[in-house]
Amino acid sequence: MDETDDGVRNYLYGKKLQWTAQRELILQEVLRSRGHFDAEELVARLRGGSRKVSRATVYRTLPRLRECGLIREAFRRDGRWQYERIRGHHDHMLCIRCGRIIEFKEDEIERLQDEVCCRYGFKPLEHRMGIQGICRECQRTDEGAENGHPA
Amino acid sequence: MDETDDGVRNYLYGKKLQWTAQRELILQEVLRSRGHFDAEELVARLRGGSRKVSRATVYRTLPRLRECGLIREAFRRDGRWQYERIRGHHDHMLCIRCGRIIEFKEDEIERLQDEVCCRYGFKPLEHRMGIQGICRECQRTDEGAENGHPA
DNA sequence: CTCGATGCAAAAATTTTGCAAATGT
DNA sequence: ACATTTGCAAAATTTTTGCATCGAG
Repeated sequence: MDETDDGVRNYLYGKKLQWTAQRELILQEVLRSRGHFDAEELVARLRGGSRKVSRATVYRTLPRLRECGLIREAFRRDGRWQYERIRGHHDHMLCIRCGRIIEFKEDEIERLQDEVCCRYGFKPLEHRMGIQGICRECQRTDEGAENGHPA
Repeated sequence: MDETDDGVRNYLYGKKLQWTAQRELILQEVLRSRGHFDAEELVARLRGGSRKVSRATVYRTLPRLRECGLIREAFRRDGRWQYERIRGHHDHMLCIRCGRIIEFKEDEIERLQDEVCCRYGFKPLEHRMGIQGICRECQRTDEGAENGHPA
């Protein structure tokens, strides 16, 4: 389909793993995702289609997509990992009142992270930073508890 | 016992919650912890004593200790939260080979985080940053997979 | 007294796994 | 052909909950 598709195929090929219809379906569904998604969500979405993919296969495939650098575990919500495609890296703020997620990126922070790693001789592969707090809107209303999960 | 103890008592008092023998035992065990610990570990440690504390109580108490700012969820390992006492805040590097944990603190990063929050009108309460990668030792041996979990 | 806390076991919820059958290369 | 993958259901794990009883204030 696109170069991402090839990236996954190449990864699997390199590891002598197979390219199956299920993996293709999961991949397509992942590529179709706009923001964050979790395993259970994928299972549900893949239920609709003509061919179906079992829960076990989804759970077995996500780590593979992660290994090949297509997705990452972004943060944890309600006991499950929220995944997201790796495009531009960014970090998250999570509002504990309304559940809103704000994405941000601060180049200087990224740079400093690398610097610290270097100082410890640590080779960074992935990092995750999440700030929990209260978003602007919930501070205003101070009644944010009733809100749903605004985009 | 010490001012931490009082901190927890005051918090509970303010919320009209009770100070029980079990909470005291859990608190003592938490204060006795050097580094990271998880719920199951506490349950095990509290088994030994004369009075025992049920698993449910431990699971119900940890969030309370968190609310009052005594501990925080540091990172997730093997499907459970690793807690730690909040003293000086710091972040973590996790070696995916040997499991080693390196703690670090970069004031400039902390400052930038606050700055970003400010920019979004976000009121930060807690944050967590974890860098996964390969530690110096595992890079050297390149055989780190067999290692246990060095302190 | 009264309401919160505890303990137990059962329940939830998520993720993993064993195994036979199916499929990719 | 042969090793990998799938699906299913069962299992393993971690965490939560219902409910009767207990205990703090």
